Parts: sequence; structure tokens; C-alpha cells
Amino acid sequence: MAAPKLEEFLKAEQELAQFAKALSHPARIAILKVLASKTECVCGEIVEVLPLAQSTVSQHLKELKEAGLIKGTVDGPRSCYCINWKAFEKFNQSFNQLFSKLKVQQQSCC
Amino acid sequence: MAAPKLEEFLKAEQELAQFAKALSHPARIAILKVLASKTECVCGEIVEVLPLAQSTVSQHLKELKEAGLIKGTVDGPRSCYCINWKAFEKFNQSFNQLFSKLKVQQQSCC
DNA sequence: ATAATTAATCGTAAAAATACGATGAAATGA
DNA sequence: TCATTTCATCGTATTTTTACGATTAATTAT
Repeated sequence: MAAPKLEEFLKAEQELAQFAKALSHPARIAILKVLASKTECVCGEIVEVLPLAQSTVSQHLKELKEAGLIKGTVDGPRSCYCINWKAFEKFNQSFNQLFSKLKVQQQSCC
Repeated sequence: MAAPKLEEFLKAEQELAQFAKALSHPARIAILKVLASKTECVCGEIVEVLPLAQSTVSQHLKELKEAGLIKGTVDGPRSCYCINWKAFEKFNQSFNQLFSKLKVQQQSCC
């Protein structure tokens, strides 16, 4: 087998892993930064800034969208994207939860 | 081309993406939780808990180690792993930095 | 009506990730 | 010394990811 055995893990672990996967490529982090810095968030502008082909950027946008981190609306011939702050906040909290949970007993045996 | 074009992005983005990649599989999150909850962190115990083969767990441990999130020491015939709290703290901060940076202008255009 | 712009999707190739069994190395125990 | 335990590594199969060019669909501009 080669597909990840996701089902066998806790739902919280799966969810967080999925979120982390969305951030696991610098292009997607860069996209989030662009979206956060602009009020106008047209796809073309993102493509201009990134060192990737239009189709590749579109793919990354799709992944961010599927992960729930961004929203997209069609505006005439162009697409407007922006951060889904609600989901983002949840994401942020999930991470902090993991971090603080792990940090409870901060001791190393080796 | 198929390999990710990492070089062309900011170093901070690459670093964070790499960290996120380490967390992008539930098995690795589960491993971190186990390590945090035990003072004795022998490889075998992790294998016992996870629904994966020994060799697969070993592989995940290697990835966490390469990402800097855990340390490993040989203890006779067994291997002792534990969280690298220093790196972990840095990781935690990088994430919070990104989150707070993005949150500066929390407005959606669409 | 036709051309141009914009961005999604398709097809595809190459690489990386995931998983497992088998093997190997190193230390302990009998 | 020889068997056992423990875990890393190797070999390999399958899936997923990444990337790009080409095409398509939709809207706008001429």
C-alpha cells in the first residue's frame, strides 16, 4: 500500500494534519501573505508575484480553497480570492492547542 | 518539471513550509503527542501505539528528526526519542508570527 | 459578431511521500 | 558462542504532489 492510512488516527490529528498540509508549500504561504496584504485579491496579481505558471498557481489556490483557508468569487472574467478568516482562526487555535498540549510536560529524557 | 520550485521563495516561507510538512501527517502528530506524554520514549512503544508497521514508524521518526522537531539517542539495542523543545519553540513562534502577520488587516473583499 | 482577456481545467511527466516486508547491524541474554 | 531483541535501512509498489503547456469557458472590449 502507498496511500496514507488516515482513517486509523484521531479526527483531531487528521484535521490538523490536513491544515498543516495546506501550509506545507512556500507558494501557498506566499499566496496567503499576498491575500492578507491586499484588499483587491485578483488571481492575476498573485500569478504576477509568484515564480510559477498560471496553471500551477491556480492549482495551489484550489488546494487552499479545499482546505477552507481561502474563499473565491467570480468577478466578471476574473477571480477574486480572499482569506477565510473564520477558518483561519480555527486553524490558528488548533495549532496553539497542540503546542500548549505538548508543552505541558516539557522534559527531555535524552 | 515536477520537483517543487522551493529556491524561488523567501527563506522564511521555505522554513515554515518545511515545518508544516513535518506536521502534515497524522502519524507524526500522534508521535509528537506520545513523546510529550512520556518520559521514557523508546521507539518500540511508539510502534505499539500507532497502526503502522515498524519500518513505517521508523521512517516517520526520521522525518521528524530531519525537520529538527525531535532528537534521538541510542540506548543499547533500543532507540530513545524525545521532542527537541528548542526547535519546537521556534516552530511555534514562526507559526504565531505568520498568523499575527496575516491578521493585521483582517478584512475580506469577497 | 469577433477578438482579446482571464482563469479554470485537462493531460501529462517527473518527483516525492507513504507503506510494507525483508534484510542487516548492534547490543543483550542464555 | 549463539540466539534473541530492537530498530534502522533497503528494495519496491502505489499514490500523491508539483509543475507546465494546451485547451476551454466565460466575460469584456472592439
